[in-house]
Amino acid sequence: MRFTVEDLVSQALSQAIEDGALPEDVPRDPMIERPRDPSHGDYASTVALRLAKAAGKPPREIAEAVASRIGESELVDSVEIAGPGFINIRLAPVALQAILADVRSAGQDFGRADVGEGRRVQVEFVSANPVGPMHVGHGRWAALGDSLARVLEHAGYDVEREFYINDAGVQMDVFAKSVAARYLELCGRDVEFAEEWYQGAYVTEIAREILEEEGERWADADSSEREAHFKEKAYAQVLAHLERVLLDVGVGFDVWFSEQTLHELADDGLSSVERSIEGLRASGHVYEEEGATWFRSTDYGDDKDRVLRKADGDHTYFAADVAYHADKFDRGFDLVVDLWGADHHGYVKRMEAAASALGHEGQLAIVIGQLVNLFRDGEVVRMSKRTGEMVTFEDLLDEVGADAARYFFLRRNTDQPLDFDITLAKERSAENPVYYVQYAHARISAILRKASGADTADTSVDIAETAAALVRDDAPLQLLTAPQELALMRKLGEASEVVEIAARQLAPYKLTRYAEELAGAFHQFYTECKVVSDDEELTAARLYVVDATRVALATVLDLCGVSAPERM
RNA sequence: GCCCUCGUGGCCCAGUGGAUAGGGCGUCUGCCUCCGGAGCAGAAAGUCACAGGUUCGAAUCCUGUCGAGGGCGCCA
Repeated sequence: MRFTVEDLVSQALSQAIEDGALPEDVPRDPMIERPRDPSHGDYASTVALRLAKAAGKPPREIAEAVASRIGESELVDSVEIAGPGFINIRLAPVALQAILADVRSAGQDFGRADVGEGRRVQVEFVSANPVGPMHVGHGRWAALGDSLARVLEHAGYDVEREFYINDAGVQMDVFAKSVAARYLELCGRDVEFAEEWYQGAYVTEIAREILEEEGERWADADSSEREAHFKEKAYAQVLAHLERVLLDVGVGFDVWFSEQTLHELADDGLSSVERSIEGLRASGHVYEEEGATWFRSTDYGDDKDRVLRKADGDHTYFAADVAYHADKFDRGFDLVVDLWGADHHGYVKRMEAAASALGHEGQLAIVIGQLVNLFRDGEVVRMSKRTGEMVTFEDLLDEVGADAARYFFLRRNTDQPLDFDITLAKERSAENPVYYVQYAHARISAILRKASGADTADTSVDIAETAAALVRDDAPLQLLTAPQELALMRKLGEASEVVEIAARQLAPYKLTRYAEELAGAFHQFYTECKVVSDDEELTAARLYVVDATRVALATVLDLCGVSAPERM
């Protein structure tokens, strides 16, 4: 619909130039936008305001020149000039009714956009250290990353989800020592548990499982052998745990990428990390100083240069990250999206610098997510990793459920720290937006069940089948002219624009806002327009719009990773 | 000290350089003989932190000040 309007205005603009009403050298962009105030129409062009200077004429005169040349279209109801020179365009009811047919025939494809044009994009997120349970912050990245991936898919990208496993650092050795110490304790040995080791109760749980599986035979083994073995066992357990929790909330990864593999030597005797350093060196941005190897990231606007290889010969974490990103680009992605916690934001510049030096400027997008603060009954829930006192993502899921957790995490702009009120998320009331949206879907399902004459208590009734049998393709949509009906149709027509914006801005939270607006438009319609009535034709038409709304809500909720319940 | 992000009704937040700055919560007033009231309608409530600047037009862009959070290792 937007394209139609853009075409109409573009043609009028060209015509105006051809007729000599406007100079030849002005830009021909129709400048179409959605007015904030619905009373200003469905679309507005600001072309007259923007061309005023270049054309050397007052905006209203230009608006008149363009508006008067906008061709007749059955889809357009009115074209008006308003304010300082806006051209407001209102769609005809026919155009809105056409949206309904599109929604129903699109089904799961409702709202699809094509900004991606099939380009390959990788979204890397969560990437928690495999040394313990996920905290609630990881839950936010999980909800955000997965929905972002869904939106990008819906916007025409070819998407891959990846989890980067930080399994090469010293934290893995500390973790192994921690498990080993707990194991020895369980075997009745006297051990001193260092303060910097992992304190959480889950460490003991892992040790207990090893003890149950393998007995006490590791108690007297050589400590380095024991730790090496425990490292592998504990690592595998934690990873399996992470994967299971994530799958429980509908987040699945295509690739689990191990940092360790970047340090393994290939046939040429070089690791990926070393090869990527040489790659950077070839680009002319690497130098040696004070025994260390440096990346001159200041060439790309970083505050200072960064060490890749320390004087002791070890590589920095950053060097591994460079190798990792080089590997991503080698895999042929057109765009690489990283979701990082706010505590990593200091690394953004150097990483972007590295991507540029590797020849992939503009192909790396780093989304920084602010942290999550947990509240319960208005009080901050304090957490300490040192003492192991914390509410994990899994605890939160157990308490509030996957739908509420995902929706709450998604709802805020990532720039904003998120205050997550556990009490509120559990509440089944109007204060809780996820229920507001889901309720609309459940209400529609109830209407369809009733209209079909099905046994409303029969939970085996599939709502899509019910709708397919009930809704007439030849429903007289021209009967849908009530303000609430037109408003609902307008809202349905915005979907692909919302998907497009969410994809372009890497901002899936836009979907939750749209979902709430759509649900609101439906509730208003429901209040004013009785669907099932004695008027057979009007009932048919309203069932049509109701079912289109059902399809739309289900699709948008799916993009959010939230279920669309038929009953609540 | 330097860097990043953010300051929008009492509270929580939207707001692609455009029109009279929107929504939710809370407060107040209404609406169930009627398809699900987990809903709807209405009212009160704003110097968009402050000061300059750019622009035909600024909550939005630039500079400075104040305030909040985060980050500033040859750690991972």
